[in-house]
Amino acid sequence: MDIFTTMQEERGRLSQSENRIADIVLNDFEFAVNASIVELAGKADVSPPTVTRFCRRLGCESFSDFKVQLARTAYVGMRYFKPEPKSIAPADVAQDIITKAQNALFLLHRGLDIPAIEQASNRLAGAEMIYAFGSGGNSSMIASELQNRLFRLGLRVTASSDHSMQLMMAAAAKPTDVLIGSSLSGRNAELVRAFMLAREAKVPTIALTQSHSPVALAADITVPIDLPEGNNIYRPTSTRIAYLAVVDILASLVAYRIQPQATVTLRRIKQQLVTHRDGDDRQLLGD
Amino acid sequence: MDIFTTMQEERGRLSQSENRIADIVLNDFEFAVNASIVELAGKADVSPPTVTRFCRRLGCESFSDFKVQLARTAYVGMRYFKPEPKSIAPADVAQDIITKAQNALFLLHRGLDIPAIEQASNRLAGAEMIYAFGSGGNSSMIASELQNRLFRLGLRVTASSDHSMQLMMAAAAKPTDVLIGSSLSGRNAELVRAFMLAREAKVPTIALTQSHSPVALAADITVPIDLPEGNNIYRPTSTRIAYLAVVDILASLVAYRIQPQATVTLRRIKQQLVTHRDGDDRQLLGD
DNA sequence: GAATCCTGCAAATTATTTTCTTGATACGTT
DNA sequence: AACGTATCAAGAAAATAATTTGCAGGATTC
Repeated sequence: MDIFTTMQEERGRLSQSENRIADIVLNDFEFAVNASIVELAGKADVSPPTVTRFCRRLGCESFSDFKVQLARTAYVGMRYFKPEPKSIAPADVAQDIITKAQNALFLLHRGLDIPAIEQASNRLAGAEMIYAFGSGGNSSMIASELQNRLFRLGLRVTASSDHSMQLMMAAAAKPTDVLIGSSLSGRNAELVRAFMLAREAKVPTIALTQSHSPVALAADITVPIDLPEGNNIYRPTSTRIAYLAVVDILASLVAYRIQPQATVTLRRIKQQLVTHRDGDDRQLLGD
Repeated sequence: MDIFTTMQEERGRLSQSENRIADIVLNDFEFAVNASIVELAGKADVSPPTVTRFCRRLGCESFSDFKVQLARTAYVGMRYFKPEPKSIAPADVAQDIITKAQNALFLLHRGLDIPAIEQASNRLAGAEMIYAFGSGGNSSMIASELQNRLFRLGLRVTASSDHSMQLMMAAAAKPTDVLIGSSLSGRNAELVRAFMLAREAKVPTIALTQSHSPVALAADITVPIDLPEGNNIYRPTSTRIAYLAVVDILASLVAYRIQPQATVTLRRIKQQLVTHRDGDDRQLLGD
C-alpha cells in the first residue's frame, strides 16, 4: 500500500496534532518531501518527536523512510490531487495528459480485481468462439482491440459495435462461447440487453466496466475498472488507456494459458507481415 | 531531468570512487533509497564525504535530497532497467504490463518534441480537411482515434487504413488540407508513398512515428515517438499507449486553438448521446 | 616539478530519535 | 458527584546518529 492512501485512511484515527501534519503533507507535498523534520514540525506547529511518532504510526521505519515512501508514490499518486493544468501552453498540456494517464494506470493497478481477471482469462482461453462487444468511439475501440489481440493467439473472435448485430450474435451464441463487452460508463442499455439474452442462453459473459453499474450486474464475470474522470471537456479519457491495459493483461494471460498454440499462430502472422513488408506492426509481435 | 538519466550521462566524467557509488545505486536501487550515507559509503568503500560530493555533483542539494530525487523517479524510471516479469502469476503479469505502460509514458514525456507537436496542432487546427492514415492493427487504431477526437471538435476528418484508398486520397488532397499518418515501426512503405504523393501536391504532412525512420523523413512535420519495445512476444505495445497519449495531446491543443467552435460541436454531440441514452461515452465528453 | 584534483580524517554542525515529564482526558470507585 | 487512577498525547531536553565542512595528504596529469 502506498503512503498516501494510508494517510487518508488513517486520517480519522489520528490525533489532532498528527492530523495537522497530515494536512500539511497532503496539501503541500513539495514542501513535505524537501523539508527536514524540524521544518515540518514547525509548519504543523508540533514538536519533532510528534512527527516521528506520526511516521511510525503510518508504518514507516523513520522520518526519512517516510520521506522516501512519499517521494516514491509522489510521481504518480500525488498529481491526482492537483487540479487542471496551469496553462494551455503545449508543454503543460502534454504534462497534464501524461500525468493523468499515468495516474489512471496507477489507480487501475490499485483497484484491480486479480481473481476476476484470472477467471475471465480462463474463460476466454477455453472459449470456442468469442464475441467482443462495445459501442461508442471508446468501447468499440476496446472491442476491436480484443479481437486484434485474441485472434493472434489463434482464437476465434469477432468484434461488433453494432447494437443490432450484438443482439443477434448474443442470441446465436452457444454455452461454449464467451461474450465479452466493454462499457466505460456501465450504462450501455443495449449491451445490458445482449448480456441478458446471453444469460438466458447460458452463454458466459464478461464485462469490462464500472463496478456496480447495470452492465456489471448483467454479466457473469465483471472486471471492474473504476476511475474518476477528469472534468475538462476537451480532455477525455485517460480511462481508455486503463481499459487498454486491462485488455493487454487479459490477452497476455490467455496467451500464457494456451502457449504452444499461440506461438505457432504468431509466427505465422509474423511471417506474413515480413514477407509482405507493408504491415505496420512487425515489431509489435516481438522480434 | 531525472536523476537516473543524469547519473548515466555523468558516468564517464565521474572519478572512480564516485563511479563505484553510481554502480551501487544503479544496481541495487532498493538498498540505495533506504540506506544512510554511512551505509552507502561503506558498501561503496568510500568515505561519507565522498558520497556527499557525489550527490552535489549530480546537482542535488544534499544527500537526503539525492535520496528523494531517487525515490521520485524510481517508481517509473527504475523499472525500466528491470527485465521481464518474475512469474506469469496474474498479479505479476498485471504489474508488469502496467509498469511498462507507465514507463512508456514516462519515456514519451522525456523525449517529447513540444515544438513539433505545437506546429502539428496548428496545422491540424487550420486544415480544411484532415486525412488520418494508419495500417495494421495498431496504427489503424491511432488513425481512427484521430478521427474520433478531431471530428468532435467540428473538424472535417476521415481516417483510412486501406493502402489503396490512402494513395487515392493523398492524390486528391489539396494544399489547404492536412495528411496525418501513424506508423509504429516507421517502415510502412505505403504510407511513405502516400506522403511522397502529398509532397508533390504540396499537401502538408504530419507523421507520428520513430524519428529518422523512412516515414519520418517523408513527412513535413514529424512528431517523434521513440520507445524501446519489450521483448516478450505475447506482450505488445505499451507503445500504443504512448501514441494514444500523443493523439490526446494533439487533440487537446487543437481544441484549445479553436475553442468556441469546439464547445458548440461537443455540446451538440453530447445532446445527441443523452437523448438517445444508448451511447457509451457520455462521460467522456465531460460533464 | 607544479598544479590540480581526489579522497579520507576529524571536527563541527545539523538532524533525528529517545527518554522523561507534564498535562489532559476517560473511566472506575467510593 | 467527587476523587483517584490509568492511559494517552505531546513537548523539553538529552542523547545519539547522520551529514557536512575544513583541511591535509596523496595521486595524477600536464
